[in-house]
Amino acid sequence: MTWLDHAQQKLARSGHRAGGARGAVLELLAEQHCCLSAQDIHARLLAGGRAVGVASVYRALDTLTELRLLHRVDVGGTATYEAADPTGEHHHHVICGDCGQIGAFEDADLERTIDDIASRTGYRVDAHDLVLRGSCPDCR
Amino acid sequence: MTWLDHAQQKLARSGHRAGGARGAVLELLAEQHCCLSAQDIHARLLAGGRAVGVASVYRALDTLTELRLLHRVDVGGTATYEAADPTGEHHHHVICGDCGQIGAFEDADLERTIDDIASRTGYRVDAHDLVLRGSCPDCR
DNA sequence: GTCAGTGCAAAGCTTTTGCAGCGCG
DNA sequence: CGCGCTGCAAAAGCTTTGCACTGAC
Repeated sequence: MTWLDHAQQKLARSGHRAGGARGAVLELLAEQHCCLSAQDIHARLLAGGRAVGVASVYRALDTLTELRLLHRVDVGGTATYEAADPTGEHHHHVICGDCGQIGAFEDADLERTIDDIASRTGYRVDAHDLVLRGSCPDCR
Repeated sequence: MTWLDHAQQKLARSGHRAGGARGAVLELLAEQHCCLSAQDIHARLLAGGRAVGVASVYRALDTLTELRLLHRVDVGGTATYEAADPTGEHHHHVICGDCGQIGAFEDADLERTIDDIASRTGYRVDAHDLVLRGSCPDCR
C-alpha cells in the first residue's frame, strides 16, 4: 500500500471529504523525496496546471500534519513539509547555508539516544527534529 | 569574564561601534536563561524604558549571530535567540505544544553521536539544533 | 440537502529595507 | 568629521481568516 492510499484512507476515516486541492497537495508530496515549503507546493501545483489557492495549500498541510500524515520541518524561518512514514521510520536534515541544498540522513543510534533523553525530560515527547547546518560538498 | 564583556570585545575587534540599541539587546540577552524572539526582546526593552526600534533589534540580532555570539533557534515558525557560550558548550530545547513553555537539556552522549553523524554527511557541519516537541508536565 | 472543501481577497505577523539624522571613535 | 548605528515608516514575505460558492457524500 502506498503512502498516498494510506493518507486518503486515514482522511476518509477521520470524516474528511475528498477535495481537489488537498488531493493535489497529497499527490505532489507523495512523489517528493524531500521536504517542500507551502510556497513551493503552491508554485509547483500552479506550474502543473492545478489552479489551487494558497489558502487551500496551507489548510491541507495543517489538516495532514494534525493527522500525522506529514512531518513539519522548520528550516531557517520557513516551515516545510514531507510525507511521514506510517511505520514511524524517519530521517533528519542537513542544510547548506550557502546554496540552500538540503540533504537527509538517518541513524538508529541517534534515535536511541534521543528517545533516551526524551524520557528524562519530564515532558511527554511525541516528535523531534534535528537539523545540521553547514556547507555542502559543492559550496565548500 | 562575563559573556557581556566577551561580546563587547568581539564587536569592537570586528570594527563595530558601541551603540545604544545593540547594547540594550546585549544586556537583555546576557541576563536571560532561555531563548527570546525578536519581538519578545523588543517588547521587553520598551517595557524597560529603552525606546529602541524594532529594526535595530533585528539588525543587532543579525550582527551578533553572524559573529557567533548568539545562537539562533527556530521554534515553530519564529526565530529565537540566546547567548552562545564562547567555549562551545550548548544545550537543546524541548517545547510544549500546548502552552509554549520551553525547557532545556544537554547530553554529552548526544553531542558525540551528532558529531559522528556530521562527519559522515560530506558537509562541513558547523552547527546543529535538536528540538523535542510534546507536552510539558503541567499540560500533560 | 448538508456541510466540508475551495478560491479569492483582505488582514495579521514577522522580518527587511530605505532614509535622514545622530554620535562613537 | 566619516561612517556605523539608530528610529521611523514603508515594504516585503509568509501565514491565517472571512466569506460566498461549489461539490462530495
